[in-house]
Amino acid sequence: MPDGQSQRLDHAFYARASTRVAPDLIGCDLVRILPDGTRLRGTIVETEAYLGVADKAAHSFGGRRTPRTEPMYAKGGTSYVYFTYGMHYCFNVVCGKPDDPVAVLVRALEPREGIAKMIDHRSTSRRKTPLRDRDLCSGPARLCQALQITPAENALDLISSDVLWIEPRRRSVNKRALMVTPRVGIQSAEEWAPRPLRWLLSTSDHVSRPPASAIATSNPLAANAHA
DNA sequence: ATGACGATTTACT
DNA sequence: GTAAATCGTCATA
Repeated sequence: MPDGQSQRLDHAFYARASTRVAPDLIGCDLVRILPDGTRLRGTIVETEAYLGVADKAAHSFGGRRTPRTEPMYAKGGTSYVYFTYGMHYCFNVVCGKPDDPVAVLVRALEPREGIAKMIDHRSTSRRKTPLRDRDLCSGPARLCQALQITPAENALDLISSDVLWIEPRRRSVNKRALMVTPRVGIQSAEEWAPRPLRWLLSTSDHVSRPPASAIATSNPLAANAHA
């Protein structure tokens, strides 16, 4: 361990159903150590559960086992980083037992530490408007870019890695603020598309897509906007 | 070998 | 709201 003081989630935490792990990850801190030693930290505010061979939205649907999906068949607590849309990476935590290819996609963080570095990683030459904190990690590919999570971080053991791990909640999560919705971007998954497998902290303005109800409760004017 | 398709983000109308 | 960017993966042949 790079830091004797820091606790981290252990194998028992990850070795459960992804539907249990996903909500329990809300409020936990994802920690990333850069090659230069800089520590980046963000609190998880949005996750999605993928249920494995039966789940039409999962990469492991039907038991697909290829070089890409191989990490999903490892033990709980293994990272699974995949490349998509020709330009983005997304970060998952493998759950359950070995050979049960279930995982949780981490979709958004609230930045806590190393924000200057995150801004640097997320900046591009042709960006017009300045980046706000809420633009840094509010999406699965955004947070990978901000934390520099790449294929080099694929198939890592988050229980023993010196560069990537997750720490338990420092504060409890308000149960009423923890919402569940259908998953994002899986329209072709047919009957699996509407299933409530996305968890998010509705009080956070760092999620990828704020729920309508959260908009309504956080902005009293929204309720009258259409009148 | 080939073609269709993304667990997304960004800029623009 | 819509569309472009951009390429590895997977199924089919």
